[in-house]
Amino acid sequence: MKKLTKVLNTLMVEIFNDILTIEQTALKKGHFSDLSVTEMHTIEAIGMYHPRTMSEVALDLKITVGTLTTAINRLVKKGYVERKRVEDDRRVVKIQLTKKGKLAYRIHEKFHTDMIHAMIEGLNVEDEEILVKSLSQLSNYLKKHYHLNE
Amino acid sequence: MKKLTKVLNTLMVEIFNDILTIEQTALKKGHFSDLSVTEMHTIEAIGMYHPRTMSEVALDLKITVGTLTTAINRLVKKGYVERKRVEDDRRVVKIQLTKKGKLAYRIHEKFHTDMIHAMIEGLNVEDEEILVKSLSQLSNYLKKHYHLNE
DNA sequence: TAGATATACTTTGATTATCAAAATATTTGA
DNA sequence: TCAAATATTTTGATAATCAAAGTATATCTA
Repeated sequence: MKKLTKVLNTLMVEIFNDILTIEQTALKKGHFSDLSVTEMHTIEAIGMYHPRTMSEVALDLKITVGTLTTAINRLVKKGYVERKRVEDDRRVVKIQLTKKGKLAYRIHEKFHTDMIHAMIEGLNVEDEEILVKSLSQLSNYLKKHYHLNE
Repeated sequence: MKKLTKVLNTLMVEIFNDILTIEQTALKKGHFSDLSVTEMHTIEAIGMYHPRTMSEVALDLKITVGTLTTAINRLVKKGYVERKRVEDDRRVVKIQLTKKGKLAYRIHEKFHTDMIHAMIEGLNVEDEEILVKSLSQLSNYLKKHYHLNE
């Protein structure tokens, strides 16, 4: 393997694993020690502003609605999420974050922005463009080669 | 949130999720449809060349040895891994990849190098350096701020 | 407009991944 | 020699996941 490829691969794998580990331990130690990474991502997918249906959120998370049902059961019990039936169409359930859920969302958001700030610290504008370009190329490659467009 | 931060954050999250999804579906569709992502990572951690102990591999994967035992049971049953007792110290079990395991390892390795090649396609040497620099900064930040050094 | 079909969600039953703690086998040290 | 330490496996529990079956409601068609 070419040296640069090896360096970049190692970096990407490390970053990947570190982020997973950090999300776990940061949650365990922090204010929301009763949330798993999966639960945090569910909260992220529900989002801050509009109530969303079970189907929408399950699609975003790429899990079945059945799986989401059990996840939401737990998040409701823990006080992060609220469920309500839609009166216009009583088959539909909308879920939204409680105050506590929104707080968790914001803290997780900050975790993300802190990371990005660290990544771009000391880069000038041209450097930033190159970073965006290379990551875009990777993202496009992944979507093209693996037909990930929804 | 600053625009650049938002763009980079979105890119990173997308790449993160896409890679997870791709690993899953690529495995399912490919030659090794009986391997989960977790199992593939276990194969990766065992490595191509030297037999390794249960404790070593569990440490690398950041899982308990008990969890690894059940994972290895399945991989042995499926023919990817071999176990052997060490004669000098009969408490120790060394695990190594079978021929089939090594083939899986190489295919997964190629998946990684293909991705990296896509990421750096069209970049010149200075661009590459900036990419390495920014990813290194991110990696260092993660390790420093979260005490991840083993 | 009644009955069939479709839709949105929940429940059920099964599997995988995980941990902590107990159990087993072996080695080392006093 | 036997107590303590080490390496692994087993056990019992929980979370995350899916497919398929079940429930409630809405829509379409004859």
